[in-house]
Amino acid sequence: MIHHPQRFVDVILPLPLPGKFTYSVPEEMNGELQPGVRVIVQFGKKKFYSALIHRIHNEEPSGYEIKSIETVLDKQPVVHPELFEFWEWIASYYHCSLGEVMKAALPSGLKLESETRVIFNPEFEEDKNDLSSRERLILTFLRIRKISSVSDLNRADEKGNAYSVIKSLLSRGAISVEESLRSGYKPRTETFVRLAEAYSGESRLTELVDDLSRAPKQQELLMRFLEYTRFGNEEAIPEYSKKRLLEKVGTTTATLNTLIKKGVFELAERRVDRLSQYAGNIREGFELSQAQEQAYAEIEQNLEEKQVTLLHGVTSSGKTEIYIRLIKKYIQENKQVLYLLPEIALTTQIVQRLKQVFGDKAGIYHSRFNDAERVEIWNKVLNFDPESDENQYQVIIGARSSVFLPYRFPGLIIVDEEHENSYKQFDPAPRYHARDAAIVLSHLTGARVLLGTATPAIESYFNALSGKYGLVELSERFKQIELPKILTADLRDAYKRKQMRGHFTPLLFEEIEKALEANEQVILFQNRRGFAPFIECKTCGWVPKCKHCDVSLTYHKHNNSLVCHYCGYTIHHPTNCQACGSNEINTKGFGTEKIEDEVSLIFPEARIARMDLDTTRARKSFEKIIHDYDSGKIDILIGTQMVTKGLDFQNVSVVGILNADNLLNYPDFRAYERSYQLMAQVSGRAGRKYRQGKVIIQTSEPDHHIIQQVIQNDYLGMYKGQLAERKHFKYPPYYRLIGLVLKHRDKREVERIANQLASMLKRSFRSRVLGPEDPVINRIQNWYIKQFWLKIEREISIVSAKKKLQEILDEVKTQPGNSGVQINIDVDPM
DNA sequence: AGCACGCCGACT
DNA sequence: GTCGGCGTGCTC
Repeated sequence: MIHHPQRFVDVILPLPLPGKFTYSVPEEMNGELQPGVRVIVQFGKKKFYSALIHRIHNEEPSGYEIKSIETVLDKQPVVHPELFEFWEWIASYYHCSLGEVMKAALPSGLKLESETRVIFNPEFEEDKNDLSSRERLILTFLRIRKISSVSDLNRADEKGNAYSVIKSLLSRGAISVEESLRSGYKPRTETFVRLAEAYSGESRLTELVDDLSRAPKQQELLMRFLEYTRFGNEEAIPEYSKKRLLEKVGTTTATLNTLIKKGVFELAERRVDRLSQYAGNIREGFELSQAQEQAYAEIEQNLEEKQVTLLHGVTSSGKTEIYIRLIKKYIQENKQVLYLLPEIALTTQIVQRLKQVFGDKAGIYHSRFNDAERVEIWNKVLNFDPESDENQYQVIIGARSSVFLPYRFPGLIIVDEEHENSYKQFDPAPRYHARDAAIVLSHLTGARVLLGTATPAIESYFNALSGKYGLVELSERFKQIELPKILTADLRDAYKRKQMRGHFTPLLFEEIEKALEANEQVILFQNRRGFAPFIECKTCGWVPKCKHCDVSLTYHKHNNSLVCHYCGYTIHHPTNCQACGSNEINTKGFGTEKIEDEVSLIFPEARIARMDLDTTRARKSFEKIIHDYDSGKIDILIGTQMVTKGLDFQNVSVVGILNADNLLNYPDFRAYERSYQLMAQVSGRAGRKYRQGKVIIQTSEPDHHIIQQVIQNDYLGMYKGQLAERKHFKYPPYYRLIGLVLKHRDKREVERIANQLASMLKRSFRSRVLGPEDPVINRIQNWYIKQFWLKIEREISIVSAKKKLQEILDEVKTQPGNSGVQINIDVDPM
């Protein structure tokens, strides 16, 4: 084979910069490179980044001095080149750089930006005269610091660029570099205990046990070991985890070590897969109901005919069983399957369920996993080989960012709870929607997409009804569970008649009481955390506000503090009004904490738990609350929208929505759609086998059409009503929406620049421009904010519209005096 | 994004 | 006279 010279590479840098950068290939790397391989390059005077090779070529660029690649990090690509097409789509559709997509796609373990860490090797024996003065200087610096960034070393170096020094120290083994994952990442190992060869026979062991009669600790350890390894039994296992053995027996390492010294036990290091710790028994065999069977058959047919299929199945209709059956089918066809879930639902029962069914074939990809684990998953997905059964993932259960994993043979992507807005990424670009990205990925790879939900997003249902997506309806609940009976409780009326007990109407109160008496469980939903959204001086009306944001501070009773939910700014609850000195300060409105407080007073016998951002911040707390509730240790669960996400409880007879008005009155064109989804989803948590659940919606507008539609389970009615509104007010799905957000530290400046931008935008986009306007919160962390909306007809080329928009933004940004402004583009904002 | 370069104000 | 503020422009 003729060796084509590899002279130049275009690389993607993990930076928000447009375009690619070209580097030259040193002679010794010629032939080693492939697209998708990571290399370390210098960019600018100081910084080193790990970049990704996008293209290899021989076209020498002109007009600038070219730098060359420093190091090659991989032998094999970490990203297969076909994936770049997907990245390019994300970058162009969501208006960001390829580097930003790279940042979102790669687990940080593979990114190692310029935070390249250099580590001192304590075992290195310095040969006095072998090192140059620069090398000695750097090594001394590292000996003290143990670990350091490249930029710190550059600062320590006399020439200000330590790279060559680092390289030579590295080759001598004096230091290691953490980013080259090969050296930094260690597979996890565990120590196992097993019997030494000499003692493997039964008679020898009996003798030993007798010998140990004067060493009861050792004897016990040995006996317990034999018990746990089922010695002599057919299912005997040869070894047992050291850690677990010691834990269970309650003895120290010393006892074990004595037995090892006596030659009874041996230790063995085993590499354990961090990720297969969940692997339980593979549970097979469940039957689909007739309705499920039919839905399954329809889905199969739709998947053959259409790229995307929407499964609209009421809550508790048993969608998971259908997914499992489908996943099995794709596994048999040697394809990979991605099962997308909203982030929060990944910690619920559903994941364990899937893990039980698919065992080691399934991996979970999740932001709470650490880097090493994520890199491991990345590699397992990348190395999936349909011909092999070993050490690889065929099914990925993951949140938003798992659309970026390097699937080679994707067959099916399931987007569960497809209406969930947490599929849309907000803050760092790319501001992508995982559902929409998944659909594009499927077009590029030939995979199919199944969207599933009880309350489809208007856009998705629109696409289904128009024939663009396949549609499968599943309107029957699983087993004998009936849809809950939904009742309203008139808040205005109850307040007028002075019948309220705290925030409970008589109806909700009675239903909770009945449920508790019958030993059934209750869920209370209030979409606000904290005790009270604000406090107010009774005399002068003063309301404490955040120092950095334009919001009132939320009162949290448990630590008597006022907290800003946008920036975290916290102060003590004042004893006096800071404006007039009065000591009468009232709390206003209510959040989950207050409900918890009231419930504990009104139902002192009930065991209660609260589930919101404040109670679930710790690692496993979400799981713990769910587990406690599921196992009946809790009677009443109070929560924010968290309680709506993918939870599946057996004994809930009452669901209370404490205030539906909060939801309905939110100023956003999706407020009604969201209210419907939220109420329908919480309601869906109610219902038990053989007995109908009840939902009580407290509202001051019981006749509100959205509430009526929730009561009648009239998704279609909600859909039609909202669709008409969307058409009339020029919103999706009829129009494309692009949001622009301007931020500046100076209020005047952001206004000035926003006005300037407005006139430029209107020149091109005319009446399609809405704004500038103040967002609901117009200052966050001392950034003043203005926003625009662009409503663009579906028929207009989105590509040229975005190009024009980019031109305008570039012009505004480069105008003198405008450098302090930050402009974010949000395509298809939620 | 970072970082260097460069042009203006208040200091040893 | 210089130190350092941040506004501007460039990075293969």
